[in-house]
Amino acid sequence: LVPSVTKNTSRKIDPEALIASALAIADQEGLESLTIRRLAQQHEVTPMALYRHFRDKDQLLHAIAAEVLRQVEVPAPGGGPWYDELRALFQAILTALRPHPNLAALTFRRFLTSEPGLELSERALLLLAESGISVDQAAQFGVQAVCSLVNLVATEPGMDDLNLAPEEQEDVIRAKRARLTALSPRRFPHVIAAADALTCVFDRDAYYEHGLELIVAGLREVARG
Amino acid sequence: LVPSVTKNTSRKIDPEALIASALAIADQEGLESLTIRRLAQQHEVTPMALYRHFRDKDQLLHAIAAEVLRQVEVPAPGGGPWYDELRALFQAILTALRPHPNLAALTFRRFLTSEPGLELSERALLLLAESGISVDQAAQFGVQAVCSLVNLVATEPGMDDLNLAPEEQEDVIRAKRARLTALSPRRFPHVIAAADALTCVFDRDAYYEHGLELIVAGLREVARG
DNA sequence: ACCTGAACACCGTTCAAGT
DNA sequence: ACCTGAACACCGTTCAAGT
Repeated sequence: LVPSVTKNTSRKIDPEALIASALAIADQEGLESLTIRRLAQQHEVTPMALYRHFRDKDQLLHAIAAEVLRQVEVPAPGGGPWYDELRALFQAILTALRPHPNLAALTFRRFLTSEPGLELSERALLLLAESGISVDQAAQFGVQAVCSLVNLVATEPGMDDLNLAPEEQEDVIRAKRARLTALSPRRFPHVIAAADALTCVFDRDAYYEHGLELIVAGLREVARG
Repeated sequence: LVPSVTKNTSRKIDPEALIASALAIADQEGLESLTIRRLAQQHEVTPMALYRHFRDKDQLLHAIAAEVLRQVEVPAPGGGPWYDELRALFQAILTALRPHPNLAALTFRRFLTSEPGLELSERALLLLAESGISVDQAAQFGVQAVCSLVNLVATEPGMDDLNLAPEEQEDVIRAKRARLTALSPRRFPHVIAAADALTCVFDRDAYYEHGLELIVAGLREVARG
C-alpha cells in the first residue's frame, strides 16, 4: 500500500530514508502499523538490521517525532505583545503537526527531550516570562498549553479512524452521529443537539482557529492574575 | 505483585471482579501490563474464557474507562454562574481520575460512548449553553476542555514512569532535570530556569487547582466573545 | 452456557554467527 | 562495521472441542 519511495538495492540502510518511510507508514496506516518488522521488510532487510541504527523502537519513535518538530518554521520575533507572539508560535506548530495527525500525540514528550522541541520550548517560556507570571507557573501553563495544542490535532473529531477509506470513514461518522441522536431526548437533549459538531469538523481551519484562541485566551487570563 | 483480591476457586468468572482486577493491574503496573493473558492467569482461567464476557480487548478497556467515569460524583446544581458550576463539575471529574493516572487518557473517548460519560457530557454542554455561545462552539470547546482535563492527570510531570519504585522514580526525575540543567545556558536559559517545575510537581493540589483555572478561564474568555 | 487446548499470525528483542 | 538466522518470550484472537 505504501509506495516504497527508495527501493533498497545496495543492502545498505540509509537512516534518513528509514525515518522517512517510518513517517509515511504512520501517516498513511496509523501508528499501530509502524513496526520494526514492517519497516525492515520495506527496506528489504532483516528486522535486526534496524537495531544497528536505533537502540530500540522507542528511539525510532523519538526520531520521527523530533523530525516532525524540526519541520516547525519558528516565526521571527515580531515585536508584538507576548500573547500575539505566542499565538504565532503555536500557529506554526499546528501547521507542522496537521499533516501528521497520527504522530501529533507522540511529539508531546519530545518538546523537552529533542533539539527542535527544546528550541520551541525555550521560545514559549521566554514569551510566557514576558507575561509576568512566575517561572514555575510559566512552566506548568506552557506544558499544559502545548499539550492542548498537540491534542487539538491528535483528537480532531472524525479523525479516530483516519487510516480507513474516505467512504468507510463517512460511514463511521454517520454511525457515531446516529448513536448520539438515538439517545433519550429527555435525558440528553444537549448532546443530541450538538451531535453534528461532536462527531465531525466541518470547517477545519475554523476548528483550529477557535481551538488556538481558547488556549491563548486562557493563558492571557491567568496571566492577568 | 498484584494481590488477587478474589481467588477463583469455582472456575466461574465474575465479570465485575474481572474489571476490578483489570483496574488494579493498570493502576499498579501500567496499561501495557494489562493483557488478556495476564488477566486470565490472575483469575486462574484460560485466556479464551474472557472472550465469553468481552468481545475483544477494546471492549475490556471501554469497560474499565466507563467504570472510572462512573465514579465521578456529579455535584448537585448550585445555582451559581455557569463557570462556577462547570468548575465544580470538572473538579469532580479530576477527583475521580486522579487515583487512576494510567487510565485517565483512556476515558477521553468514552465521554460520548458510555452511560456515565454521556451524563457528564450532557451536564457540561448544558452549562456551556448558559454561557451564551453557539451549540457548535459549545461542542468544540467542551470536548477540548475535557481533553485538557484528562491530560492534566495523564501527563502530570513526573508521572511518566509511575509504575517504578518510589526511589527509582526519584532517580528518573533527577536524571531528567540534570539533562535540562546541562543544556547551553546561552541557548536555553528559560528552559534551565524552569527545569524544576518542568520535571516534577511539588504541590500536587496547587497543580490541579491552577490547571483547572487555566481551562475555565479560557472558556470564560471565549464566551465573553 | 461456559470453559479448554491447540494453533495462527503477529510483536520486540537477544544472541551467536556470518561477511 | 554491518547484516543475517534462529530463537525467545510475549501478544490478541480463531476455531474446534470438551462438559
